[in-house]
Amino acid sequence: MATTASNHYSLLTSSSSMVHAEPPGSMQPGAGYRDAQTLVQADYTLQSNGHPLSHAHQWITALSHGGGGGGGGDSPWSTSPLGQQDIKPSVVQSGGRGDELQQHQQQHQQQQGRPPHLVHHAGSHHATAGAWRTGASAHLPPSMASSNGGQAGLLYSQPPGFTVNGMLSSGQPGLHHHGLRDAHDEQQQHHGGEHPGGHPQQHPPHQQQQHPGGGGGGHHDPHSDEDTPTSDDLEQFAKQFKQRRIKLGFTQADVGLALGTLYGNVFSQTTICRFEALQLSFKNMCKLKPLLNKWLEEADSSSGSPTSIDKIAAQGRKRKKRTSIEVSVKGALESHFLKCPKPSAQEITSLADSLQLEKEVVRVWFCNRRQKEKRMTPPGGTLPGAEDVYGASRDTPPHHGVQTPVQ
DNA sequence: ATGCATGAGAA
DNA sequence: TCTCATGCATA
Repeated sequence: MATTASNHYSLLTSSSSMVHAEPPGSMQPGAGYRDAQTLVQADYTLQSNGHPLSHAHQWITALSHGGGGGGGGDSPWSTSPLGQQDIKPSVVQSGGRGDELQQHQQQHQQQQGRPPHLVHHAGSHHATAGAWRTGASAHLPPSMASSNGGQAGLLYSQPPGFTVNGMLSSGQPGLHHHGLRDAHDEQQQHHGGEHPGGHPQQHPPHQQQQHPGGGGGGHHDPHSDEDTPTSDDLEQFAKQFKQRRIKLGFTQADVGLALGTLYGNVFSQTTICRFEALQLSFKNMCKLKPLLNKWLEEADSSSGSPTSIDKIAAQGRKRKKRTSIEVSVKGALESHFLKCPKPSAQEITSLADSLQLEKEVVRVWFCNRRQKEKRMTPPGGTLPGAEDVYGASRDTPPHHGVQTPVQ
């Protein structure tokens, strides 16, 4: 109830709600774009309250093409009203799909303000301890290795003139959307089954493949560049990355955009944030690391150049308004999740019905929930015991000098 | 920083 | 349909 659950999944492309013209490309970095969003959001907020405002359309249909091509820079998505679906700037997605080495959930739950009741007694699967970061021995699935190398390698070749400041080239990339995204069709072959046990990640009976050497140290060289990094490496890198990034004065969003201009893949602030927080899957971390590493090198080697950041707001996209699920409802969902992480369609339906939510919402909630369970990074910042395993004598200083105040 | 959402790919 | 990678919108 609280959420104006609207069941209009049908995409209505009625693009009549154009509240305002989009700011020209001369908006301020960050702030400007924020404002624009806010305006749009406000609109939705109204209807959220259950006002008879309009009715159905809660999708953002604000497309602005006015001058878009010119000033906007590279707009990743085409803003065609109908028929056209959003095109994502994703470039290399077909790399190592088939071989997922998902490390699995771990026993502790999230951090935030979640009730401490996290016990999944679902005997079917769910290994209790399986955080990749707490893992133990490194086992590198061949496919992954190749994937990594492959992806990184076949990352579009970048024109040799780009610099880190490429991210600032506002106005430059406006010609083509996805910049130099290479249209590689050939996908690498993936072979499934790289797991020690050779089980698919779908519903593994037990997963306990950890990575870094926790107790015994099984690491090798801290190369962490091309080789598959250990989770420990990743953790270190992420930490360092964040530090340097901040020192250099870049925000997570900046980095995301820079990667796009530089290497072809644009990433959002969210992704960078998750990377730094180690909230991605091991595989995903491995994929992003090389990119971020390069950026870091470039960035700090050419520090001093002026940086003009330009952000492009979502220029046109129809996305369902985010449903906010009430706490009480969330609690109910969680309870069910504990009992059954993978409810059947039927169950979802009835659950949705009892909770008065759309089926889709419930389904998605479960999907997201599962994902969350899979990664799990120490919320509070440190996973108690995660690092201690090494020598048990790890005194982590509460703070190092350079702790910046968030961005 | 994180919740809910979308979409491609694999089962 | 689920998983997985990612991101808009939000708290």
